[in-house]
Amino acid sequence: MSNDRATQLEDALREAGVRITRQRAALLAVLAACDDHPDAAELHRRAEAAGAGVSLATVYRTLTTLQAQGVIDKLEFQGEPARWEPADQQHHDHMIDVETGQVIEFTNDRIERLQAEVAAEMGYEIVHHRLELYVRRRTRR
Amino acid sequence: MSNDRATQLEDALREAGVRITRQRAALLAVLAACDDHPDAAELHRRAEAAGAGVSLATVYRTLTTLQAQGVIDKLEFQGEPARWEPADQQHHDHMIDVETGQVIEFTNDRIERLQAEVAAEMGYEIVHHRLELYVRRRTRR
DNA sequence: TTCACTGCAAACACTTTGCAGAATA
DNA sequence: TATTCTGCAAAGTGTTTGCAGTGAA
Repeated sequence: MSNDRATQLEDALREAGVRITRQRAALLAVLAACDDHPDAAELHRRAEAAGAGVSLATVYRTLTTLQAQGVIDKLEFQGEPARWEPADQQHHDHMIDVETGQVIEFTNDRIERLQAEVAAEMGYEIVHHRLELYVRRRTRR
Repeated sequence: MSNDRATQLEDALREAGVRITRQRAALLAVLAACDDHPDAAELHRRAEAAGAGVSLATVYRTLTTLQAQGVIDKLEFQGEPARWEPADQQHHDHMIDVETGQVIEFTNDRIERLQAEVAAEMGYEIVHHRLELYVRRRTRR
């Protein structure tokens, strides 16, 4: 029988020359359990809560490493500390509810296409982009 | 004869209860002369170069004040210190050439409209948004 | 048995702030 | 004259790093 998802990921990382230490395994577990977009301090808190014993410096170093391996993506919203999300999903952009701080993911192919067109028209190709809608719940009129 | 643009702006600020000090006048002049997107340190440098004698702390405080007055906008690109631009222009988004760091402004009504639609579909209205295309000059194939 | 990784604490980059004196309106 | 503003230096926040020791492979 084959490995589970987490083990597969660890194997892949090992193959890339990344050592799976106790701390990294703990952080991978914390990240896998996320359905939100935590920052480094929050990930550190969750790892501690799970009894992991990881220093904050290691959290930062691990996040950088995992990003370099394409395992997670870094989100930098306005003035906040950087947040992180698993990278294995399909591309999407973010809406941030300015009242609650909640982050909602969305995609829109037409917007994506238009972005590429705009860039192309000016002689550029897009390396990556960032689209954030800072929104408020609509009030009935 | 009417005041020039700069003086009009100063009057408007004064009316809003903002005192026009030597330092603020100097910074307003530096900002008016900008056709790029400088950060606080760069604005400080330019003010110094103009012989203004302004402390960096005052540059930061002034930028905050001018932003609150709607005179300038704050731009926060990836990992860089915040940059600033005059707010009196029409809305636009930014392309950042990842090779040169150059910032190019652009607008696209269709993208704007689609953003509003996406938000509306999910029951939100947009407070503000941020669209940045990190691009590279197109190589001929 | 290597060599990547870790914790610690110090350093870092950018920005904000408390205070006492200076300057605007 | 009443505040608002300024400079200075110190503090703050989020993040990175040097070093000596630890542990994965």
